[in-house]
Amino acid sequence: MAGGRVYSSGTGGNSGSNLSVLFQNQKGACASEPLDSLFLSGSSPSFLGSRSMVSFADVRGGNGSNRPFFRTYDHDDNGDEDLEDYFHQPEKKRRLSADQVQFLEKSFEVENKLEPDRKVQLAKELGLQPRQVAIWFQNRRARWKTKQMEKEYEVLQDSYNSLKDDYENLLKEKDKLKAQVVVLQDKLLLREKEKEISELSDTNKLSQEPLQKPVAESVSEGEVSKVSIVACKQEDMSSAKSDIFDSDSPHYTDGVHSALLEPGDSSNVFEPDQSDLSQDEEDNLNLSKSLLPAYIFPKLEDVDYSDPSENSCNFGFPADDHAFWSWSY
DNA sequence: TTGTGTTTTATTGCCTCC
DNA sequence: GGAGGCAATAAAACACAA
Repeated sequence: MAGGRVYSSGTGGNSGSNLSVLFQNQKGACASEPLDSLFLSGSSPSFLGSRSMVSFADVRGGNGSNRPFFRTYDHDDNGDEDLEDYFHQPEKKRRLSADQVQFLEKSFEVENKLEPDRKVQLAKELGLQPRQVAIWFQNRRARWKTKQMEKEYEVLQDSYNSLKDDYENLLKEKDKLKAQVVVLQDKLLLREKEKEISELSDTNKLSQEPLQKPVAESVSEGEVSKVSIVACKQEDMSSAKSDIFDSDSPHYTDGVHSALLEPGDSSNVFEPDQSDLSQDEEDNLNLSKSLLPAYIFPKLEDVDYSDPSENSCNFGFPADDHAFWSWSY
């Protein structure tokens, strides 16, 4: 006999006959199904007798440091032949019967920790060794913990996905707002230059003095074209073109200006093309205008362009003042 | 039947608590 | 120092497709 241990029929001593009623063959039964019948007071089922046997196979003392010191035997596995084999083979792992597992599951649901008294009691009722019960609880706790972690992982995963979606939406929103900022900044710049120019124009008109220094001192070279163009925009564009640019002038053929003055493209340059703005952008623009100081977004009607004798494209300069224009370009 | 993946039972070693 | 818990792991039992 393996390990010199004596197989015992268990400690409970109850006949298993009642178990055939309480526990029909439940192999494969769902462990979570109600098992109230297992806990009927005063009739604690014993898993001894006809269904289970316990083997004590450990010669070396059952302190857990060696091979298992007991085995269960389930008659489901076939009658006497198997029993005979079982007694003669070295100890093999035997799975607990479905009944035993269900009983343990129910007990686990009540309390997943095992006090010594309870362990002994369960072992008695199931015909198992206390250590076997303890091991089952230990493994069961491990499985439970794994399941908990899986659940928590799912929750975290959902949370992460939700946050990720929010983040991506915010990024899109941010890009959209950035684009709007760029558009608004461009408009703002144009407005500022426009205002500067009109102020200078007024000043020059009042002083009637020849311009010693071009306006350009306060306007960078790259901006001049814009500035002049913006100013021109306030007038009729066709007249602006004819007034400012002599078709014979070399400046007129400047590619940039030619392009800028293309009738079809003029709207892109001189004025924000409202048709290019989404409704949101238009709303934003209007909002910005209402929030920003008046000097940044002067209302067109507030700016006096009414002097018909004044060609704003000239800024009060003689149209043939090539000194200015040659500087400009 | 067999190979393979999964589940269950059990061991081992380490740690904590009393 | 012993008891008990846990993580890691071994190994048997089981499920299942080919």
